[in-house]
Amino acid sequence: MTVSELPLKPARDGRALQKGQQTKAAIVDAALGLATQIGLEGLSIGALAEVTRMSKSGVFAHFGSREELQISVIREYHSRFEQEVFYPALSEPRGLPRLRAMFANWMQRTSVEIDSGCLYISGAVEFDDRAGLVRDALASSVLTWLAALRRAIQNARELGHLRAEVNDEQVLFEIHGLILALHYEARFLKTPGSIARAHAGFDNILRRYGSDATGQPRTGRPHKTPPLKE
Amino acid sequence: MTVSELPLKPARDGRALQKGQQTKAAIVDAALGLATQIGLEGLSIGALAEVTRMSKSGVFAHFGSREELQISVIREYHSRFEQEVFYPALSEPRGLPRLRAMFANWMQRTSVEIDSGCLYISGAVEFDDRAGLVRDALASSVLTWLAALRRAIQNARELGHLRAEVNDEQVLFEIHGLILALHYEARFLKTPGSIARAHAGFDNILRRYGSDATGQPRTGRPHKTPPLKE
DNA sequence: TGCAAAATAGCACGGTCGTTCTTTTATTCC
DNA sequence: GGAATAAAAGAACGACCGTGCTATTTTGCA
Repeated sequence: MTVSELPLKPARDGRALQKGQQTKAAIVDAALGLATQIGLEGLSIGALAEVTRMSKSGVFAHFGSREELQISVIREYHSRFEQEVFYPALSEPRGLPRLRAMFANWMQRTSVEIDSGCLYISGAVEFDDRAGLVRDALASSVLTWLAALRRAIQNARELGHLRAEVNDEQVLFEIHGLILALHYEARFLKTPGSIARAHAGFDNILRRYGSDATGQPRTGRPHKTPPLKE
Repeated sequence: MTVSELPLKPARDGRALQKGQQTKAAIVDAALGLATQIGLEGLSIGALAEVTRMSKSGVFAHFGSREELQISVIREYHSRFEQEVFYPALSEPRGLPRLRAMFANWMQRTSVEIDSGCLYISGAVEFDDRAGLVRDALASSVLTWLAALRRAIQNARELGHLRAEVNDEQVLFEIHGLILALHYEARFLKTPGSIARAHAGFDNILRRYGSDATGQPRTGRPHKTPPLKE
């Protein structure tokens, strides 16, 4: 019943269907573009049909309900987020380097989303007091990412890159706050210098929780996280 | 033309109008309740009429447009925010005590808004890429508050309660992040312990930027900000 | 108490929404 | 190529939206 069970090869009678999945992917792609800008609630099938140059019913038939469309968009966003933020960081060694990479990638994506919008933030506001499958999909995606980040913090602590008495949840909370403040101040208030401030905030966290005074336990890097463009 | 210019005494011909303003205030009050829950965009005149047990046109006539209704709601929210968060802090001495009070009051209000919702946060997401009077009213309200907080930080620094080399904007950014993370994690994700984590984050900021090691320059208080219930 | 003006109600409009049903077109496999 | 099936279009639905217009009621002052 859900979108995820795509019979890639055989339909009920052994037929291979491809055109459908192809245009469906195109619809989801366009829907993701709309949803990040105007929100999941603002995403309408009519507007989506116009963008994809299809009929409303043609778009609708791929999902069966608006709710399923929204969930599909969330799944697509989640997949891209993983691809862009999480997986590349896995090539860094466990501990602080990987934690640094995860934050750097997250910052990089959030910086782009100053213009395009972030579904995890807008979705949280839209569905924070509304129960249902959309909210569940959204919360589960966010929690997955936060759990990954929490594991990275924990690893860094256990490897001695962060002080032993560090509270993983507290570090996670403060890092999350930096990203949220960046999004709020840069996207809504258009405060200049927000990106640098989020970076500085992360450095401050490492300085405070790091196992030496500079927060750079083994390498002698300058205290600006280097691999980021900004 | 705007709502703020209420002729308290005389109308054009010397008449004193009261009933209108009275019910208008009741409408705005109900609208604020709706808007904090479902957002300014979700606020509809029909639903508002139902709640106030009036006709749609009866409600509408008080504002002349939906936009003016939304702006009135923002003004009311701003007024209550000031009354609850800002003004009481002015009775504290300038510098760190006042800054502490401002954050404590802000935390107190945000803690309540875990259930009711925060217009400054939901509004920012809804209007972050939409121009217009509503966005302007929202941004100006938020900027007013952030400016007040910035002045408090500056005062604390100039009075020697914070280190001389402290960057006011950076402190403001990090405090803002704590509030945003609290709202996100407690209201959307329902993460337990978020309130304590925001408090701890503030203590950490004071410890880092404070003029002595404990971040409590003159008094010997325990490092949990005391006047808050939680 | 009566009269003017303000406050509210009633009704209708054009529009968009998500969804359903039916029909047409496009695709896939024999 | 033709038959079977998937994909897309078309049209209509009930519901809600903001807003304008015209009555009706309520209010406030003489």
